[in-house]
Amino acid sequence: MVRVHLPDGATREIAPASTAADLAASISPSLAKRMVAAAIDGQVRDLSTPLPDGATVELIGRDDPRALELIRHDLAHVLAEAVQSLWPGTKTAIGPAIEHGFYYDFERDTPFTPEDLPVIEQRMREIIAARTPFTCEEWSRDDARAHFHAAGETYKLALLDAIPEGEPVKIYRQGEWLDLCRGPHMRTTGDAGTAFRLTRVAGAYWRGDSNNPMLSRIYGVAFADKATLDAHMTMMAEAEKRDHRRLGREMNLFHFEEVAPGSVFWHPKGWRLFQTLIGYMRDRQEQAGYVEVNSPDIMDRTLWETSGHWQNYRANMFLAETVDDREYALKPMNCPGHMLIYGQGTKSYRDLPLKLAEFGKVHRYEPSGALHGLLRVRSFTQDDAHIYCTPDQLTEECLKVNDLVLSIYRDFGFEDVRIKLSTRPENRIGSDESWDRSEAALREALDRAGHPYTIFEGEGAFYGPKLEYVLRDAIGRDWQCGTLQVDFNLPERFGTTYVAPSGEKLAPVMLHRALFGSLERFTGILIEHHAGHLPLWLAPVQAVVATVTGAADDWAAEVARTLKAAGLRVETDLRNEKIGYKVREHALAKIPVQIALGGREAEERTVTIRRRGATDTTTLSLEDAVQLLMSEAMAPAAAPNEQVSHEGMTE
RNA sequence: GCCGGUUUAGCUCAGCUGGUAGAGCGUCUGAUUUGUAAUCAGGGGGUCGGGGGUUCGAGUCCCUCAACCGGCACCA
Repeated sequence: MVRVHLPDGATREIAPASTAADLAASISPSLAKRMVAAAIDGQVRDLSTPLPDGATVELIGRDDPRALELIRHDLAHVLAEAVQSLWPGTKTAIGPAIEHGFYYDFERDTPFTPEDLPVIEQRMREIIAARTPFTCEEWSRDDARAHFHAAGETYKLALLDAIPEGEPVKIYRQGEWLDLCRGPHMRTTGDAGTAFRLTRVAGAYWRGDSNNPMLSRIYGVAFADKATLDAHMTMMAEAEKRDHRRLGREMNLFHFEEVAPGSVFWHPKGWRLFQTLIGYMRDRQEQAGYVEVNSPDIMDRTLWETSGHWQNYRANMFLAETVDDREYALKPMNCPGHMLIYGQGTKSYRDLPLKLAEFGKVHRYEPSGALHGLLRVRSFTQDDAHIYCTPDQLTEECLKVNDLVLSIYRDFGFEDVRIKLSTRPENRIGSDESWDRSEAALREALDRAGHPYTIFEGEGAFYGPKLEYVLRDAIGRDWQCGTLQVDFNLPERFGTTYVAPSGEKLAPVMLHRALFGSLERFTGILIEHHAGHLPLWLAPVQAVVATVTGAADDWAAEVARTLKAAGLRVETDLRNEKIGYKVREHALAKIPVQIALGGREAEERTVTIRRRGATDTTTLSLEDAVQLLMSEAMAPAAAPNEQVSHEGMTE
């Protein structure tokens, strides 16, 4: 007999070679009916898996969260069978479960179109209704190779060859159809259920490499039950409503033109928001000891050769040639310009850390397919800064930047920030030793801050490793906002030095950092985060003063004048329209505060306030209203513990 | 950049198998002076994304370029 442990601590004896399904049946037939997989020593496996002696076994029902991945993976197989039965000769590549659903990659002469999806979905539902059992078979490599060769499944052959020697070659079969697959799967195609939808067709490179052929990918979403699926579809529809591209047009914030793909035309209201963000950041940086500078947009090729951009980044640069045959480039980064500013005059160790900030607009020729509203553009404004410090100060400065960026995100309501640490890439400049030091400094700062992070090997910038601060958009896409990069290379390339206490000239270490990252992107994320309902301190128009009748026009003018004098962003609406009409319009425009003025208010010198989202109103004196709104409209205060540090003395 | 899709009025969209364009909202004009999510009436507005082709005739079919959308790749 074999002994297995159940999650409740009980131990059961079963016959040798018994499977998880046998175990379930031995407990109760009704339980056996409901179970779709088993966690054996924590690993999710098929019910048909024989149980080893001493294993801990937990049976998994279809509504267990761990079954969701199985549902999605099963559906990927069902999708592939459906496609191959509809279009014999279609080749299959890979088909995993992913967040919210699944996909399968195919190669086919005529690509899929959106019209194919309902047809495929219908066939999938037939396969599911048939409740065909999934069975797992172990094949020899030769048999598998022969089979997939005969079937013309070239991608499966490649996948087969990628399985390490010594590992079993597993085949999952559902009726006539079979697939090379690691598993696990549930009992039958019927377990996959019907709470799924095919959502889109897309191109995808084989093995994710753009040198490889492009396959046709079909995506689906899937959940354990229809209610969850419906909830997901509703959420996607809601997310679409808060898409910043749509809100930007509706709220008259910005637009794009064909003549400048990837570059923003900011409208008055959008630009006001943009400038509010810059003003906020300027204050925060000043408190943190930064000094603001400005460097040229167009600089000669030789500068970019010195910095290494010409050799490493030219494909992404806008180039400019003049009538006298000089080659210039629009700056894709501010750092080389800041190197030249640093280089003016001799710097002492007493000057360090020196923090040069610039709200510089950079231009990068991004691939056309990458452009995406404000979130991925070809010209954007960075809240950029370069911190020059001694090697001793490095970790401390990284830590300060980390604290500052997280504090700033908190002011905007972003509490859940993910941090990525990207290490040295293939294409890079500088010695391995300086890369070692840079990567170590970032790691140490993060460890000291105690913030979790994920390491991305080989994804650093060509001149140094980087931290990326990632925020998520309305429909779950991740966007890098802030960044912190350590750089030993640029100071060396530019021959930049400071005078050490010993009198020796040494190379400073340099940090590149941007906290919003791109003002454009951050604005887009903010719009989505708030669904356009920007908090009072950010709203381009904070209040609209609307009259009920023409008799209140004079009072409205006085109220507006008073609010503006108090620094509030106010518009007036004296139009000959009903108040209900005005209220509706300004509510749709997402104005935070509406102030309605009729004969009564004019008489009593009061204002009636209606808040965004509310249906009730409050009447109070103008003086009280000014006090109230002013206090609410203030930018979040900087944390008091972030003081100007010692180097403030040198100014 | 790659695969697929889309592009008709300011916005959202309709226009069957080719026979020289429509709706709602907005805009404008007039009337209405109005109390918290749409007052009524009338009038303008489009070289159907650009270019080329097929045809007696193209918004509609074909080619091409561009932008946009969804993915993939890229993202210093």
